[in-house]
Amino acid sequence: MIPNDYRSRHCNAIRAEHIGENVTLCGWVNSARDHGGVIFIDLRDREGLTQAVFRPEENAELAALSHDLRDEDVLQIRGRVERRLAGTENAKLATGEVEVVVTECTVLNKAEILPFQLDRELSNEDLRMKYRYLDLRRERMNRNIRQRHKITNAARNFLDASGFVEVETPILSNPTPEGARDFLVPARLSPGKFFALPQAPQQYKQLLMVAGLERYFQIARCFRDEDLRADRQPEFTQIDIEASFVAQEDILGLVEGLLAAMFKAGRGVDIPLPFPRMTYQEAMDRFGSDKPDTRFGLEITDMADVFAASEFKIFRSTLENGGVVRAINAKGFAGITTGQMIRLNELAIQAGMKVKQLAFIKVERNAEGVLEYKSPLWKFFGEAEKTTLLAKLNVEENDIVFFYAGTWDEACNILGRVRLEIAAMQELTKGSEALNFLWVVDFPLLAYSPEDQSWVAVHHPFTRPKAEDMPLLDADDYGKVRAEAYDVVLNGYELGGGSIRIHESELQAKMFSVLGVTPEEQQLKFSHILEAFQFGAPPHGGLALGLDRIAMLVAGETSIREVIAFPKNNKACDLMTDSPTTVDFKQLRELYVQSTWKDKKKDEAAD
RNA sequence: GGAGCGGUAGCUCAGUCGGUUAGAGCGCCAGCCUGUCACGUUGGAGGUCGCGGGUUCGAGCCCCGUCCGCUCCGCCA
Repeated sequence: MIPNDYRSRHCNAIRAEHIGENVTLCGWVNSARDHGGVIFIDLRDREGLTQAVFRPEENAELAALSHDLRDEDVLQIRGRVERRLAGTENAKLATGEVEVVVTECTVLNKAEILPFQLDRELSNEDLRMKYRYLDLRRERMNRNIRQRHKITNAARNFLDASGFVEVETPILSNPTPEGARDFLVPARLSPGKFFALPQAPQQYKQLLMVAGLERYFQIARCFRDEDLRADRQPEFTQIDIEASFVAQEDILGLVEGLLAAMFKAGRGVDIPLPFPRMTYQEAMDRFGSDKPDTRFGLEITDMADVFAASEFKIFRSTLENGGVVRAINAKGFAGITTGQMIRLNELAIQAGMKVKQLAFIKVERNAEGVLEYKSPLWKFFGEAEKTTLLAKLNVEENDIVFFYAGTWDEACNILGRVRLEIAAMQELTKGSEALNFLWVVDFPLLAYSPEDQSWVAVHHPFTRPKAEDMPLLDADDYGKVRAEAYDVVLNGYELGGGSIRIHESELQAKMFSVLGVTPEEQQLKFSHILEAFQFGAPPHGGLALGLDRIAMLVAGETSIREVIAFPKNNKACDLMTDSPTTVDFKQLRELYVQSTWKDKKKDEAAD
């Protein structure tokens, strides 16, 4: 801290070496302990606490005045640093060896009683958000926000040192053809037209590569008008990166170094490099998710070889018809409660399970000390397949095995979800400090959308197909084409993703065609990028990291709201400023905008 | 759009089977207290049990509706 006329030191800087020094401190009354005679005030500023003591025998007038000090009053005190009386030191405080004997005290501002106590956790989210500035005054929030700064700063420094140039791209830009819903901004000077807030600076950063910048980054605010979650806000921050003359390997290495720097700065830990890698196919097969949480096992096991010739018709016929039979062994979870079982089945049904309950085998020892296999399907299995399945799944006493038979997609989705729920029920990650980073690579380029009756980009339309899969693309075998795309995952959270891009105009046009974008539409919406690619676009690729999620995981929080100063609630509202809000008709008229929204209740009342 | 959980004092929560005047801790107010640090101590104030309707002799508790918050699904290239 730089001393000024307000203060000479901050409240956490007073130590035994300052005994005898006259200091001036500013801050808030953290607590006041009035003993009738002597009065103690813990004065708090951003950095910490110092005990200030008012003694009647030193200054009766001042001591009398100090009786009226209340929590969160803002003070400036002057005084003499003294060693605390023997036996009254406070080991819990960094400044606990000393105290400031106050000789002068100015109340810079009195505080009303706060709507909540800052030194206690509160669960009332409305109240926290309404008084967010007080919520942020709490130690935990203050720490989170400052930790976020450290992380961001580390990222900037790392990228700068790696030769990356920070460039700001427009906030007022065009709607995104595919992807999330856009926030729209009416363009007054172009009546009837609209800007959109960027979902990501994707096209701009590619054009910066065409511009020859070679290495770009941006701490970029992005906007998506979709429903919120604990890890999703309508406006969020990405560390957006793009580089020219690079292959996937270069980006992966760069991002590993970047994340290591961020976690070092934020949490002081050294992340082991390089991160493990897994193909999309393997992630789906083993974990039923493209962002697997590898902090626990509960892996999905393929049972095709066990049941290929089974007498149990349902399993055999599923396999014969090209489906899969897969299982999860939940070790030691045979004691699952009825409620938990119901919950799992509801979840599986929601995830697309066609039957009413998951098939299972529960292994428990009965009163006679004999192992029992409680299961609705045990009796259908042959002796040989019983033996192989128990061995394959390493089934032991107190285990419960869940089965699913169906399509590969269903099995991944359902068992992936069941896996996470069982882990939650068993509290497998409780108290864990593990940071399981993981690259998921070789994503599919395209996925068929039955809803749209067309192929859609799994990542985005600018993603490069793998060179060795180009023949598949040319043969219109779209579902099998893999992309030069990659995601970085931490403990089951997608931290970011990216790809090597298409830099050839023809290939980009072909990609648009596959996605059902007509040549006319391509000219209308993408002529700038198709044209740019004709003027010497270098090979390039990049990635974007979700800064909010990273800050959340560094801070050990479970919601990105805890690391965003002024977040939105579930309904995308800010309860502090009461935003969004209605606007005057006049303001709308200037923009040639009219709302068609009608209040249902008011309508009914009018009828 | 759907599902789940929650809403009781300023805050955090308890409230049994539907039954007397709805409780506790913290905070707040007042008194006492010269070494505390979650100070102590004595006393006090503070309630539209989210809102509306219903069942009942009687509802914080049961039913219906609705609002708000959180979590999840859908959605999020």
